Amino acid sequence: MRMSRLFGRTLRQAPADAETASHRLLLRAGCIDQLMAGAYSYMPLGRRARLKAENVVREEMDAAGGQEVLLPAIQPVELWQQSGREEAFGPVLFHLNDQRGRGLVLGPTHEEVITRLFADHSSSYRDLPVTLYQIQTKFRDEGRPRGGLVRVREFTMKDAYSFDVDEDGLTDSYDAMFQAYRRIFARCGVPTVPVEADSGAIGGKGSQEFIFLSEAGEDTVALCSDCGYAANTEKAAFVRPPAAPEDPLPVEEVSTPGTTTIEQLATLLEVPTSRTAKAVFYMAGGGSDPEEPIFAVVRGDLEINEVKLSNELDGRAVRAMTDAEVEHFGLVAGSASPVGLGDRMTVVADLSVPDSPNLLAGANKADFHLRNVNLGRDWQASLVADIALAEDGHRCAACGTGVIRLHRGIEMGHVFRLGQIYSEAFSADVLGADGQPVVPTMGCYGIGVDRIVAAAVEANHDEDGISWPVSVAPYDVQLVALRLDRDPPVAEEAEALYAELENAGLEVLFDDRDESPGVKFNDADLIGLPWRLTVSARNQAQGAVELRTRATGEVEHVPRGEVASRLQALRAAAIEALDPDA
RNA sequence: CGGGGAGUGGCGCAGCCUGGCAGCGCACUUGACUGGGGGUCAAGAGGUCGCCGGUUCAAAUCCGGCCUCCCCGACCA
Repeated sequence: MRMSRLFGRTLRQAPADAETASHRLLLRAGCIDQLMAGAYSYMPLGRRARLKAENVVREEMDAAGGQEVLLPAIQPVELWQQSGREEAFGPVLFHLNDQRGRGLVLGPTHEEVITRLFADHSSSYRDLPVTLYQIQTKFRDEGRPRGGLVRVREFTMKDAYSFDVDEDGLTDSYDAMFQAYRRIFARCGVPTVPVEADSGAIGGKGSQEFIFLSEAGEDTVALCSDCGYAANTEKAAFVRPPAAPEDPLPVEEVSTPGTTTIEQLATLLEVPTSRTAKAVFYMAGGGSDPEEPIFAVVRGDLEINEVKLSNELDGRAVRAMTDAEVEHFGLVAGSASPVGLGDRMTVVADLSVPDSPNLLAGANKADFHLRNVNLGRDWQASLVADIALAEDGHRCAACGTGVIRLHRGIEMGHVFRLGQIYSEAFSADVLGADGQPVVPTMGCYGIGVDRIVAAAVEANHDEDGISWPVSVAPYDVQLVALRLDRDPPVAEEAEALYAELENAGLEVLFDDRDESPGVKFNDADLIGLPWRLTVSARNQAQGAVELRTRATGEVEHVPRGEVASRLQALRAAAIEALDPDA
């Protein structure tokens, strides 16, 4: 490609809206353009990078035995009612009507469609196992798109779905996908760590996320310093800091005027927050059932983890009570107490509570609290469970010795053991070897392709610009000819080299513009192709071409006749360096 | 949805407080010089000042409403 003809211009200054490195650099390099919140156009350079990422995904899916399909983005809403997920997705689901008034949705993911497709075309256990995948556009009306390509409303996703006759089969399919994911992200130059994850609205039993650690991310993961335990904080287990054992003391009312927060309470009465009980009120519901009030209790030094809480409540969605509801249920915010609540509502206590004697709790009347409150003696919990949020510095529950550190990260991929949720909902059973119907066990495996592009930049850039991994670089090499409009021999050589490199199978971006050397070099650094070749009178005098490696800044002078072979060798080595199994 | 910030040529910004010709840098066009790390000079093109309404002789500027975008949080397969 000749740069003089390339659509899209580089920007010296990034738009003020862009904050993360990948967003800024992709805009500056002319790779993407924002149309509205959460919707980006890919310009030629960006589109090539994404296509490269897509092809890496495709190669690994195929190598892992996947078969590619293409599925409709518009889908009948009935399909989503049948699985119960119209409700689960809620406002995130894009709805529309066709001209006959039929309700349609824009697919945010494709479990429903794929399961129906599978059911229509499979009838025997002999058809299994099978893993189908698609790489295509999905739509989610995200409340808050952010971070450039990190969270958008229209995005490209690879989704794979496996169908097996039993759990062992699923394990094999799942492991194959897990290994493929490891290879995909490594090959794309995006370091990831697999973490245990919550399965969320997609359902299922057990899932892992591939997280790229980055401050630009929106997920928080807990990593153990010692044992390798890694989990999303939505899920992360941890050892609660132990409380000193004490015999239960008599309950004692204490005046605490104007005190409504744990911090105020701890300060006023000069006790550590770990000697207090924190009460938080929720409404649990969703679906057609009426919402139910939930009284959650956690030790004052910890926070409620709403995802864990929701899971303990059979996956029902939880939301904070409104002030009106708090009043309606006779609770006193700031001095709420599980004592005296009886069985008026479901009380869920965190594991930290039974092990911590003589806690300071609310008195359920303003300006008063109770000392020496003990679970079991003074109040009862409907459920005692892990509903607390792991925090930096907590001890690891897996090894008992390591310390948990929290990191931000971008969720690059998510692999789920789905089970039979969808195969049952869509009657996707096949006939087993014994002549009896078998309900296939499913797995599903997603990758955000746009996120690969963003993360590849996030992980591979410097102050001058992008430094693309060869696997996703829009082109292999930027051929820079200096003063070619004034220097016919240079122009001639550059043209010849351009043709020669392309013939050798290299992808070349030829900077044939009449620009000053400074402009060309800076643009080359910004666009960030793995290698830069400079043809100039100076190099010509030596019979050589200057070859610079973007990532390292290393420069070598290659004899004119050896340029193509040298680049091919470097390219092969770079590809191999990214292969985790090479 | 809660909190905060911002909308003025393609990008970055000033002007607004105190109403009176819409400006600057970069980018763009033409020409000349120059040119191995965003060069110089000259001449140009390009803007319903987010939208609607109000106040006023006069609104980018003051007042009201709305829209959009960004950030933090909530939500998020």
